[in-house]
Amino acid sequence: MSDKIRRTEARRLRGFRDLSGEVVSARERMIARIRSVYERYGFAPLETPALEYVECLGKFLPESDQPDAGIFSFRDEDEAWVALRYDLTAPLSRYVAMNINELPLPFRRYQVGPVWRVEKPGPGRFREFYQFDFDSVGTGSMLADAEACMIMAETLETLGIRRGDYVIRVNNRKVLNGVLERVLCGSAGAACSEGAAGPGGTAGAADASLALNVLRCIDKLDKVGLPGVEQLLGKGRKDESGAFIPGAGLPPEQIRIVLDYLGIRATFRAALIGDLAPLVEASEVGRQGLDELRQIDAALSAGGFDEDRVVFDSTVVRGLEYYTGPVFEGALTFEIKDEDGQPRQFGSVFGGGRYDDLVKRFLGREIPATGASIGVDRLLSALQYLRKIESSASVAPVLVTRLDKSLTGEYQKLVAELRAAGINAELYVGTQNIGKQFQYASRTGKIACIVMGSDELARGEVSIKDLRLGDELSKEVGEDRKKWLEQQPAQASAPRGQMIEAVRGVLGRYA
RNA sequence: GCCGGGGUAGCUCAGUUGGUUAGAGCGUCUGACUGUGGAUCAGAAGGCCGAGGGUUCGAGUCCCUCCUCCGGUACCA
Repeated sequence: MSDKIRRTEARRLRGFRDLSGEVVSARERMIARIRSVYERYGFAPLETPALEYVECLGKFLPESDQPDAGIFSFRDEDEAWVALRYDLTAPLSRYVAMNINELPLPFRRYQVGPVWRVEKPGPGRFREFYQFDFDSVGTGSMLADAEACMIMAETLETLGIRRGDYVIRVNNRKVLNGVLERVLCGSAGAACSEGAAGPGGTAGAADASLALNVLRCIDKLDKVGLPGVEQLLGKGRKDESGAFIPGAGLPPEQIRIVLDYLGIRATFRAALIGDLAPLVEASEVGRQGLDELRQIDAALSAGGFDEDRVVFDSTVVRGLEYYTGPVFEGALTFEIKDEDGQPRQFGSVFGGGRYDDLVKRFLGREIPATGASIGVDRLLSALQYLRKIESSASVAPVLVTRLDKSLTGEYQKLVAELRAAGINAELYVGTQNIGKQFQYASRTGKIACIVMGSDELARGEVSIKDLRLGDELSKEVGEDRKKWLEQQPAQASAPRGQMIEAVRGVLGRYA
């Protein structure tokens, strides 16, 4: 009955993952490629802690002592609220604020690492996931924003995603604010003067929340379509599950403004700017926003980044919190079929924008900044789908078997020789017989096995088995096992002195 | 967070109106084959039937609560 004692149940937190060696090395290769692009543009690495004081992350609810839901937090031994970072931008702002006097501006850094959010996990959505950011802090120049778009495009292409299979979409929050001004000025009871509305304006809290609400609706265009947005801006909308989502309650003429705005599409960046002008030119921020887009367009064009890579898109919103100017996202445009044959899109894998106010929270003065963040995990699954990242099965392609355990000393010499020649090699340290050792080699993705029994030793040779060839050939063996064993077509002998070349020969077949 | 649908062996699933000891395929392991991966054959292991409570003489099956996975929706830095 001692078996019945309560054992600890092995369980894992929801939304968290265990990653196999294969996935980890694929991710590392991907990160290395991304890093090479960031460094090509002169960004240098930075590392910050996983934990931050909650207020540095900007996550206190108004009037509340409790951290915002949505982040992992706890009180430390001094009763201070501490939380796991939920992105890499807030820690960067904190770092810049702490080191502003020593940092050469513009400060350009990249950072990769896990971030944590308490969200509902779904397919491709986790509570712990990797982001890989680059940012330029301390310049308000649109050159930095244009460059961010270029880097995003170049990164995706470096990862093997073809031009046309992705697109970088750019918008400007100032343009959106220009539109919002018009919408809010017309809203019921809002006394409105020039430039007064929208986030950052002097309008009341009610207007600010309404503005946010409108942005939220716009953000859902992808999902619900134009008619859906219209409903959401107005009375509300019933989705297919029957749930009713209350709307923003705008009157029809205000909704019209938003819909007109969303209807503006143009292939060419310059054309879109021209089409937007009549809608927002009455607004100061709106004009500013368009001017910024003009500068970005100029920089992109001069850099050779045309509309086949970077487009302007007035429907891009990118979250709600802290963006103050240009916003951009990189999306994969091709469709895939999932396991059930349903078409699916990877969608946005890269996102960013300008956040001129983030450092201000610490210093009181404005340090403009812009940057972007790549969703490492989602992009990795896209690359795996495209087979742009090889999941190499084994870190070491060669297994030195131990046919005769009494020869272990000799086997150790063989592996050492292989390693000295720069070939990753594993010595079988298990206890099972040779058949199991081959199985082990096969299952751990080895390419070649070295066999040296007393026969080979006497002849001064080693046998080298090509596992993949053997795998192929074994399909045709049928039931004549004896013959198969005698011939061993996938195996060859080499003088011991020539083992390295022989192994290289086998590995070369699959390089 | 809210609405809906699931959870039975490692995986995919079956399990009668509530009724003896819960099954299959695949996979795993062992052996035939102690110097060779596959195939074949023989055998074995593997289940708190998601968890807890309730109804009942009796629950994998019915009821409640929780956990968890899937779909939708909300939120998303």
